[in-house]
Amino acid sequence: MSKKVRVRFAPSPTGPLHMGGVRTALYNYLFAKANNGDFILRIEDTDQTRYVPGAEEYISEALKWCGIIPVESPWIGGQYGPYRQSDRKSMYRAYADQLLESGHAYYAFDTPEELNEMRERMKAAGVAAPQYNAITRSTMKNSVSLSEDEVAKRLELGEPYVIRVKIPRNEEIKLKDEIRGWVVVHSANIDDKVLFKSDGMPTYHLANIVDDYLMKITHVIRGEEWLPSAPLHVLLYRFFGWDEPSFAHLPLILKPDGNGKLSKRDGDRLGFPVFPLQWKDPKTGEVSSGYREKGYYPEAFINALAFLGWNPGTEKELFTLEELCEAFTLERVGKAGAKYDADKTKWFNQQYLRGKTNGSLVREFTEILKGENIDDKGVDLKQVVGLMKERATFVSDMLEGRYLFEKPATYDEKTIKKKWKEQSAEITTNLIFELDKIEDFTSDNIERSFKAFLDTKSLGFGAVLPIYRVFVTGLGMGPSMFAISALIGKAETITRLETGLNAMNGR
RNA sequence: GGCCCCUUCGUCUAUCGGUUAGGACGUUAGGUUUUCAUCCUAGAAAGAGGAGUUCGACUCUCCUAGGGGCUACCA
Repeated sequence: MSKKVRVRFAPSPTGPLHMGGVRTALYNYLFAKANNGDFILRIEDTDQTRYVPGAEEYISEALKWCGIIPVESPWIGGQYGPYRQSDRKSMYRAYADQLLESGHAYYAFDTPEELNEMRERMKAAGVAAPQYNAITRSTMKNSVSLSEDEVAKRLELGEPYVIRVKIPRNEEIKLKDEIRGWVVVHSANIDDKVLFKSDGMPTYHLANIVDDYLMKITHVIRGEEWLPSAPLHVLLYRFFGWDEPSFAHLPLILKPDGNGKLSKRDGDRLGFPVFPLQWKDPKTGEVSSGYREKGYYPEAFINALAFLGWNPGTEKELFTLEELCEAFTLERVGKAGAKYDADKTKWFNQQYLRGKTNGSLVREFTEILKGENIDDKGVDLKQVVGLMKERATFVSDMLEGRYLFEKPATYDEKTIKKKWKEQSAEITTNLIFELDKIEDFTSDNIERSFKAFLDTKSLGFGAVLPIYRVFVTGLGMGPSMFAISALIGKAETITRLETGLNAMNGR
């Protein structure tokens, strides 16, 4: 029997988790579920200077909203904890030492200024991408170039140092990516990355390998931006003598317009959120919108995200999280970056909204009314929601029907201009008279009387209904006027028509 | 610049050598509707370019072009 599948999502708390990150988390989660495995959450906060307060909570809440629930995390715990790298700080040094001893790593004492000088020097000499590597390390201050005594002395004096990997000079490094197939990189193109920083923390490169090993991660599923450093990670596994996990590098989510990966700025620029939840930057106070606050359903968001780079190979498009868990395979993840289409996410939301029961829509709508300080005046919300449902993408769109609770404050100018004719006043007066005669003021009865009225007067719909609508709702469009009238009742309907008539008298 | 990855309708994608290249979003037209939305019907819309391999390439290989990522004591 093969090992139990264990995957991790490992964001760093440098700000709100953006939708690309959510998709990575989602694919990890789906892969775990599809393979009876574990999905774990690990916080990668090895860079203390980039720590943003609130980011961890944001990550946790965002995943929760999406239904992407880890079985182990900093908050849940687990047998492979701690799950925050800053809490694991003491564990990494031993591994760096192990590499030092086996000769796969070395001390480096170069100051940032010296590093810069080296890079400038190399550039001046025509090297486009200066590297700290097998060639340049002999010219730098490190335990490869310096004598043993010198190194010992510097260490003794407490001189700041980092520990770097010693990348072999001439070697082909092959790795098999589950999505891309074999990727081959020559070691000459990899530099001697810092593994252990002078502040006593490991870099991502060391920490992620050590943690994945210790946490028994079997599949590393992450964004394509990690592909260039994957060979380095493979080398590290070899140096430690550990079995490497499977790798899968996901294609990126690109900007809808132009090119480049979707970034924080794009959302506000293009009018859609890039974050699952709203985020307020603790430093600048700047607010970035979130899908949740915009009224998207998490199932719509997740469904849309899942289809950005993956498809089931069938024509089915609407998938619940559970269905995604069953259908998901890495084989069906595409290789190319996907431009984000905000319209399609809206469409998904509309689909899910329609699937909701009127009862649950009423609950949501009630909240929105409360937020807008609108009194429903005892109008049957179930009917309201039923009436507005087909024309809404978000529950908040149903606010269009606020005229069901409130008299219109203004009349749609375009409708008045186009439809208010000389005879309109008389027609409307007659209409009021007809409506008043209806005993049982139901939608069907109103419709019947209305049509009979048109017949006897030889009038078309267009001569009567638009004015009827604009006086009652203030708008030039909307659902059935008969249903609307029945909902607000005979008295209110007639009052509004009279008010409209009076308003037109004055002009 | 260097290294790596990628390339089918405007967008997301199906196709795993032989298809009228299919679907969805969007879009256009028509129908339904008092109107708008919904809904229904129909339409426009794609294999970056060039070489090969093959009886046959969207599919395999190479080159070119274009796009993307990486290139920190950041992840």
